[in-house]
Amino acid sequence: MRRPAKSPPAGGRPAKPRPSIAARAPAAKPYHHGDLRRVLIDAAMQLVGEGGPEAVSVREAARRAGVSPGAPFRHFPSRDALMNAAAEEAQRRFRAEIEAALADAPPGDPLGRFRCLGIAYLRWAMKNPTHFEIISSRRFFDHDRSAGVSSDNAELIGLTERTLAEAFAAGQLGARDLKQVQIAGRALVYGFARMHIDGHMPRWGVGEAEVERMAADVVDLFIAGIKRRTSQF
Amino acid sequence: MRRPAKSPPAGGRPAKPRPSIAARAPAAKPYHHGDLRRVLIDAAMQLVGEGGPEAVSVREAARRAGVSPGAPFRHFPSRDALMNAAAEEAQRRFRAEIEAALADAPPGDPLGRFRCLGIAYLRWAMKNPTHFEIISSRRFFDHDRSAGVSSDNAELIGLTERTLAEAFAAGQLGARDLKQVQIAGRALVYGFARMHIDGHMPRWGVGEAEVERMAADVVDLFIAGIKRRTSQF
DNA sequence: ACCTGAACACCGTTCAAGT
DNA sequence: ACCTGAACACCGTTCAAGT
Repeated sequence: MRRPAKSPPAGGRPAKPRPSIAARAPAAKPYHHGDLRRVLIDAAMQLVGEGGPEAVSVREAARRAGVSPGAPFRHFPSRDALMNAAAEEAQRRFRAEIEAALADAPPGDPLGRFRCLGIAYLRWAMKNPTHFEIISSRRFFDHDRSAGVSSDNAELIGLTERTLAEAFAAGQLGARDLKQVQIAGRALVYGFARMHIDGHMPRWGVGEAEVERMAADVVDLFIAGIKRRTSQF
Repeated sequence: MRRPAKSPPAGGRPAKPRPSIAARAPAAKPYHHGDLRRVLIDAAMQLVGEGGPEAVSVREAARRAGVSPGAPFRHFPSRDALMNAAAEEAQRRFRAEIEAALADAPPGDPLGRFRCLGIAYLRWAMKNPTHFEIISSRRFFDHDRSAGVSSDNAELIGLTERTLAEAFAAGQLGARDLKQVQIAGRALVYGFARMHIDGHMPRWGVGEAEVERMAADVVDLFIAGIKRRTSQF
């Protein structure tokens, strides 16, 4: 970390026990430390979870893996590359959860499934704020250079696109421009998630206990706004 | 900066000319370098503009001000405090622009003014992405500890609140829960602005040329969604 | 093939000493 | 009262040398 204010002046950590190498090593690769690549990614994810993306340092990840400061560079050409790998992992988990949520959704009601997508998105983002942050904010890695992140992400974009198109085809939408609706919907959930992560909610009078319900309400408000109205009262 | 990849290995900058001290100094304070506090804030704002919030370093700001690395700490207790001062400056400018935009808005149409607020918000955020980022994302400074930022911000929150309440009183709204509408509206513009800043727009098929129009369309879609409907076709 | 450990150029921050 | 300049503990990254 660059700001030592957070950690007390006493820099000396407890003696790092060498990871027991011989014990259960399912992979076939020959190595010294276990699958260091994997261990470094896990350490990075942990650091992200503890202090956000910018709390990730290659040296600290190396320390936690029990290797020297230079060792990670045998597996990742730069800090950004390590970040990228962590982001891919987070994106994979995100996608898995969204798709699982959609599997439970009513099959006959595309707009209802669209709603589920929004709710699942918000739920994951708010439960995993720091992981959400690495996959959202470029700056921590180059989204467009990472094939893994891009493909998982494109998959989710396609999913919402198709769901919305089905809702339109089923005559559930009042709005005409699907692209606008899609971007507005995404802006809404992304903005809500980020407001939560960025600590805006208190100043909008939304307490921690309320936030999940508010998330659902806001999605419902949006859905109501794009729905085709059948009557006026 | 922590990642030297961006700057070539040759670290030596050109000789920093001492700022001409004697020349026009309108302030009354006695000093050595001009109003160093002010100069440091300007340097920080410039750095934010060039490379985003995390490109701000106290040492670089000191360098640009022509002072030694320790000098800034006479004016700011920490990097975060300098960041805070830059954020206050950005927030002030933001508020000024929003209020100016509102002054030009139609006085008799509260919902129209609400729309103007959204448009002005997005316009400023997209024209000043990095400045928008420092005032948005805590992590770079503690929003709730800065009286200046908070008051400017609370002012803007109050403004939208009143505008929305007027729209409701004028019977322009279909939605009932004003708090929900307000938060949804904020999430929408915040999310759109951040999608732009965070580089999401290309993967949603929105090109740089389209983005301003899309911003307006998305706001209009939202407004249409919360508006009271008078007829059904 | 993978890891160590020293090195380099950067940080933020502190503090005695200078003006 | 304000600034300098050296110092300290951190970074990311490189690279010879070890196993």
